Amino acid sequence: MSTRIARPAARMRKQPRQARSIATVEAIIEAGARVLSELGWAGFSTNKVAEAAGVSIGSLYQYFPDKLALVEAIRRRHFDHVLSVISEAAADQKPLRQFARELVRGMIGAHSVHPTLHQVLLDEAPGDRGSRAAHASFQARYLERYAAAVAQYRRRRKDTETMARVLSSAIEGVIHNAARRNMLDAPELQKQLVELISAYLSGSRAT
Amino acid sequence: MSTRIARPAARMRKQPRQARSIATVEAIIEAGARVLSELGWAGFSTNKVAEAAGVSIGSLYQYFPDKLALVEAIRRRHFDHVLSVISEAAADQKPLRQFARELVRGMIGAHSVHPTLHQVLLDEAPGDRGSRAAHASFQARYLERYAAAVAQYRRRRKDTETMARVLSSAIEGVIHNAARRNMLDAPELQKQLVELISAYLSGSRAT
DNA sequence: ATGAATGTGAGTATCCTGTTTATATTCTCG
DNA sequence: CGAGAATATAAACAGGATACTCACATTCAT
Repeated sequence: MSTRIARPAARMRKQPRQARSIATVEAIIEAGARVLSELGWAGFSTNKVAEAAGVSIGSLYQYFPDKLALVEAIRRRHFDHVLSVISEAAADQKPLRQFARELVRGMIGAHSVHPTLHQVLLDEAPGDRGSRAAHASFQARYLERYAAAVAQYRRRRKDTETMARVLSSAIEGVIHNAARRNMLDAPELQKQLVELISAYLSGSRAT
Repeated sequence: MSTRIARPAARMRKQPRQARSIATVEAIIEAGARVLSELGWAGFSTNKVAEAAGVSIGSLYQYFPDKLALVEAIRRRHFDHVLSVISEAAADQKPLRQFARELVRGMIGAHSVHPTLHQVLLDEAPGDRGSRAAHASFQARYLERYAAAVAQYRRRRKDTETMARVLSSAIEGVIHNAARRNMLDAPELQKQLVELISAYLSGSRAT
């Protein structure tokens, strides 16, 4: 009951040193992604995340100075994942159809853990401090990969960037929609998405 | 006392009889659409809508029993608009490319007033109560039109429904993405979207 | 001019929010 | 072991936003 040792005011931003705390931080980020995906930004509260992580709210604030820092961590993790997926699919010089297949497979995989996380991250982001730079940087590299792929399978250099934008947003739209209906792993959907990509990039130009 | 959400309450509390009140109701719905599109569901509050409509909060509650009834009205208005756009584009037997062009033009038009309204309506809806039926009904008719179009330009009857889903969500993805960047009326984007639709529906099937 | 229709907006009650703090538990290492 | 550092807990706080009501003011139709 008695408080004998007066501790100096605890610092907020601690670095996890022991294995235990590292696991805690990981659990918080993971739970945060889940909450963000399931409840959206509107339902994303630090208390809810802590509870979902099976961790007290105090522990959360021991490692993340505020809500935005937590979102930032979630964003970084997810975006890194997605970027690596595109990189892998676009590596080497593969025939168009194979590229499309691997891209679809990878993108679906990246979204099946937290189906709507990507969309929430894009649409309802904080938008203010600090995240702008990271966000723009990701978008740039994201489009870059797509543009490279487009350039690889399309001769005309003219609308490469626009095509990359159209292609990426179309894919995202299909995947997001499928995620909302829990149809992410329907084989015929994957097949049709491959079909869409291939058709667009081969560009028949038929009337 | 527990909050009562038991009743769907989709109807209006009071029927506007005079021209003045009709204009008020219209202003509320219009402002609601604007707020919903610009601030998202998280920022959609009845007070904010009333203020944006240049109307007192009391007037709002004179015609809409609760927040959900207002969203319902907004949703109905927007969805009716979109449905009519698809109908018009798919009417008659037009060549594929012309259909694609008119569809793109119409969809972009339907989204350029309140760019992200559609997406917000789909993603961050009330969720459970009352709206489920209307929502499902819209989705059904929505897909129906797309399926009809797909069947019209594609011989194989097999994956018609899946193709309709893929096509519609791809178009929505592109438009939503463009709306977020204020690029809805970039001509090259429209052209590429037409290209995407045509390519997918002509279905070159090149390996 | 009178009653009905319409409009007002301060006020209410409630719920949540992010964050802090005092305290309890677990780990590291001499 | 055991002392102090690292880590974890959960109650509590302060502030704000929320949906919605109500007593009253204004404008309409007749």
